[in-house]
Amino acid sequence: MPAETIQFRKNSKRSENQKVILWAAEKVFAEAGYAGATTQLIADVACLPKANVHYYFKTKEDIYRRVVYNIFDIWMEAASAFDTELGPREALSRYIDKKMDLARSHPHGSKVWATEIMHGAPIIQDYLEGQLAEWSQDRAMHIQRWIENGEMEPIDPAHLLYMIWSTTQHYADFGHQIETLNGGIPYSDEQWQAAKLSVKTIILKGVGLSPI
Amino acid sequence: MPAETIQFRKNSKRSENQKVILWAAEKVFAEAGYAGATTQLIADVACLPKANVHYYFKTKEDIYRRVVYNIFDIWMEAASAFDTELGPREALSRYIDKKMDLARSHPHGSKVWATEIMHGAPIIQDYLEGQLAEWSQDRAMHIQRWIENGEMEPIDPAHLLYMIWSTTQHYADFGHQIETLNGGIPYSDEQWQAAKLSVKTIILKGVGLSPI
DNA sequence: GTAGAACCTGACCAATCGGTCAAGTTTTTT
DNA sequence: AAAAAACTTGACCGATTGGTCAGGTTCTAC
Repeated sequence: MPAETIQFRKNSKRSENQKVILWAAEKVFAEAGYAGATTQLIADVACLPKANVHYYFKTKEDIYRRVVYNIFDIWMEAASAFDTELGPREALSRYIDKKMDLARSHPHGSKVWATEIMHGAPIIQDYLEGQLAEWSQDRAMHIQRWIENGEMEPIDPAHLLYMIWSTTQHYADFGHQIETLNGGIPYSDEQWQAAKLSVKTIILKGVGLSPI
Repeated sequence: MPAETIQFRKNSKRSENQKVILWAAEKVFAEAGYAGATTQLIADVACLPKANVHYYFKTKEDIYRRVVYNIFDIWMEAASAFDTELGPREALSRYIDKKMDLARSHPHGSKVWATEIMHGAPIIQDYLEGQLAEWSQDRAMHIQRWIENGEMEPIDPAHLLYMIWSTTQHYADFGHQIETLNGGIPYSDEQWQAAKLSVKTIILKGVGLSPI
């Protein structure tokens, strides 16, 4: 058997178990909060003995760190969809689309992020002050330029970004409330499409751009 | 000494201690989550021995219930600011104002609410299905009427309400992130005014109403 | 085949938590 | 004044939790 295959198998076992644990942990942290999430419950959801979870991750905090870093990375990658080269309409439209897609595909991660921030960002503070602040300042600068060029209404770019973040993430973080007000039925594909369109329409129109 | 004064004193002691405990609990629940909030910490913040906290409230869950009911009541009372008699511009404008004011004055309550919903509304589910659903349907009906009368752009009323909720509550729930992106400095009165104006401007314009 | 590395896990432990209680003190009532 | 009701609190307890560990099994390398 070639060495690469062996190497692959070895890594596969390790990384696959870690992946399952992190997936389970994201779900448990989202539904129970950091303190409410027990390593036993994470193990149960991952279908592993608790001791095995601690074989791959030294502490509960280590697992939490990985989960938070993971969702931050996903969001920062999505943030690149805000491509200022495309002009305001396309840049904002695509960014909102991407964020809405993430709200649907990663609702647990979104909730973990929300609690992390609400608890004062004990883990992710450095990244807020670094990467996120830089990204925000860069995009705010471009929005300001669009405004000066008369391509958009004059609004404070920061509040536009907050509105995009809050509105899109709301569909994940408050998904339970939305489902309840939807008669207890989860959104269908069509309803998600309608939600995306509604959000884009109101925000784009709100800053003086023609909706899609 | 008149009986009324005595009665007043008796009640005052009881209700004053309860008030301090609930105030402390709201803060601790917001910052640590339900499981992370210890009765000892609530007691410390309230400057009372732990046993005294349990003298006024049987269980931690009882305290939590009271805190959640309290913020729900405050929000439902604010919801009456959405007065459909006033027409779309004034009704939406006043409601957004009121919600922004609450985000500033009750940031802890807003966070407790957010986690309650994210954890599946174990306490408040009945109220979501009852009072909140009724209120939402009533306001959605009026918005629909405004649209049919040509007073507003045709948008799904539910998504408009979600946008108002998410955007306003974001300034409480993600206040830490906003403060970080503001250079670590809490919003001044002027910045809060500017935030209110930005939110109102984008949303009102977004649904085809002339901003304030 | 066999040595060693990696993986697995039941049993266990110290620490912490929600909640109790008995023994007080203070306040109200008569 | 003295009984009764309300309030206060240090000490305590059973239950749960994050984390450990020894003794095992399985996999890899040569």
